[in-house]
Amino acid sequence: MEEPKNKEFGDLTTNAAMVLSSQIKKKPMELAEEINKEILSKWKFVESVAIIAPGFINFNLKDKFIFESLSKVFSEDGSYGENKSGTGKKIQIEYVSSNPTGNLHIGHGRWGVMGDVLSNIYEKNGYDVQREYYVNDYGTQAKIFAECVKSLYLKKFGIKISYPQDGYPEATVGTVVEKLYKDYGDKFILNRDELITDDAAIEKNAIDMMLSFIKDTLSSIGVEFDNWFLESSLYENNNFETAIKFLRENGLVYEQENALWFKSTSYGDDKDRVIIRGDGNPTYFASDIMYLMNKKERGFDYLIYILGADHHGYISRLKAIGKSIGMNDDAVSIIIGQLVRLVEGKEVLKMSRRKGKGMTLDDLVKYVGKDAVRYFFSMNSFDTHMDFDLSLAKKKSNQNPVFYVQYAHARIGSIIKKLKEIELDNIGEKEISEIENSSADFCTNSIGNMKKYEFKNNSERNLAWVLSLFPDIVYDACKNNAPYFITQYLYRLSGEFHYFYNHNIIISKNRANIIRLVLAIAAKKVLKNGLDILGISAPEKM
RNA sequence: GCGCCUGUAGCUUAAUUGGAUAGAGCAUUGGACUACGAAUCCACAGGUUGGGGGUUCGAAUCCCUCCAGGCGCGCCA
Repeated sequence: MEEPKNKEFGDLTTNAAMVLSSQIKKKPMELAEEINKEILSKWKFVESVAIIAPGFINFNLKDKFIFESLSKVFSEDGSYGENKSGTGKKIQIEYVSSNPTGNLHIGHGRWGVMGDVLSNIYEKNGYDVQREYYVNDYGTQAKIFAECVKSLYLKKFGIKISYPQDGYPEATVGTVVEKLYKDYGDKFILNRDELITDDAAIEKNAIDMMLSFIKDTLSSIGVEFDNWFLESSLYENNNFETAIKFLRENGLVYEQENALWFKSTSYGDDKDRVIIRGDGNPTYFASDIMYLMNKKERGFDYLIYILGADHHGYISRLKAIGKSIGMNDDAVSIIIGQLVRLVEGKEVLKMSRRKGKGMTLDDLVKYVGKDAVRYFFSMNSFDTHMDFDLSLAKKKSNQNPVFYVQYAHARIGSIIKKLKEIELDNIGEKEISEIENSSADFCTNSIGNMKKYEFKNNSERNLAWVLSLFPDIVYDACKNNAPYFITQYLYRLSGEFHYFYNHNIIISKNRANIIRLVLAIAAKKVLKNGLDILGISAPEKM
């Protein structure tokens, strides 16, 4: 059962008769008649049914039913839209996980927002959600970063050593060095004459510093994690040895040309992967295995990885690890988000993180603000290769959809404000305070009093109808891992409200139309709940 | 070469996973404020869903093929 594309076909439609006809071996039209007689005609809230060739069943719901469904908006208030489908299930969502060797770029902003919103959605569906950031603080890249930092750090004291050839951009490293210099002075130089430095401390502090920059950036767009998981922690104690022993005992590895290989092809990967190199060092993939084993031990029912398209080669190997250690296939899902392309008008801007060029996430946030960043990054499916048009973002206000939604919310805020300014015959101070304090009494009583209510026009009815859909949207967004369902819904709701507002007078002279006022207040609540999921502010005035 | 993702109006995109006349926004054009906020609303226009085949009652969606773009295919991380 679903909403028809075309509103003329009714409130709801189903193609069940056509889908089932081949299985039951009856003609779709006959089956549709039977479904109508046996089921629909017995439902109290159905107003009318129409059966249309080749077998669609369309029906309308009673106004009273739609209107009364709004009472849930008030009784549930901030939790309207939630459901309990995921109660008792633990899920972990890992996203961003950018190496702590440079600033976040715009793509990371997309994963950050998408991951955060998706986490919110799972929470609204009753799941116990953990948001995790995996920090690659172990291995070659961290070492190279540390060497870069060391080089610039020593330069501060007039000591010259060479800068690593494939090093990170000096501009990025420089910001870390400035902070280290300021906070620690010459603490990392143990003996200047013999040039003895505390390299371990430099590495650790440099990574920590970079990580704190990353945290600040993410915080600025409201992306917070429950857990920052250090790759290096995988190698503490005897974890590594224990893991390798486990793999050997279970026949998941073999030796060849002095290296240790993981039999990932046996589990669907397209090639086997090296875990321990010829020189005895573990590869990045060894960490992946231990990390997934660690996640499994922590007892999650579901794991979601959100990865950029440049990591899509990971799908089969991560799935392979999961299978090899006995996890269900559907317990590990990997969402691949397509990359963000920066566009300035018609010009495509080339991004190069390694060269330190291009716009960082920080720059973007400063440019367009948190709400716009979150809105833009949550309005598309993971699959769209989105273009972020800077010249559009620069314009900042006029054609920005986030304002459209926020404006709807603010407009209703000003209606409520208006109630106080005018003296009304049918609404007193008691009612106003109930409305203002978000007490449901006024609205639920009003709904209760309207036993036989029929909508005066389609704009009233459509608004109520869309409001009643919100819980389904929250559910579907979860089932489809689709944050943009929420964004799209809010845009639709806002449009419905603006239309409603322009075609109906809520307050005239000294009377308020109670039904319409209730509708507007309900819309405000649902807008607020939806914007909360997106992490976008819901202003009272703009 | 192999693999993953994508191609829809001038631009950015949607289509409830195979349903009905492919919906929106921006831009363009015309209209609506001495009534609750005009950051809004209304109207008009814009399409051979990259091309071509196929599957069936029915295809933007599934299959094949070609074209175009993004990304990936290390004892790098």
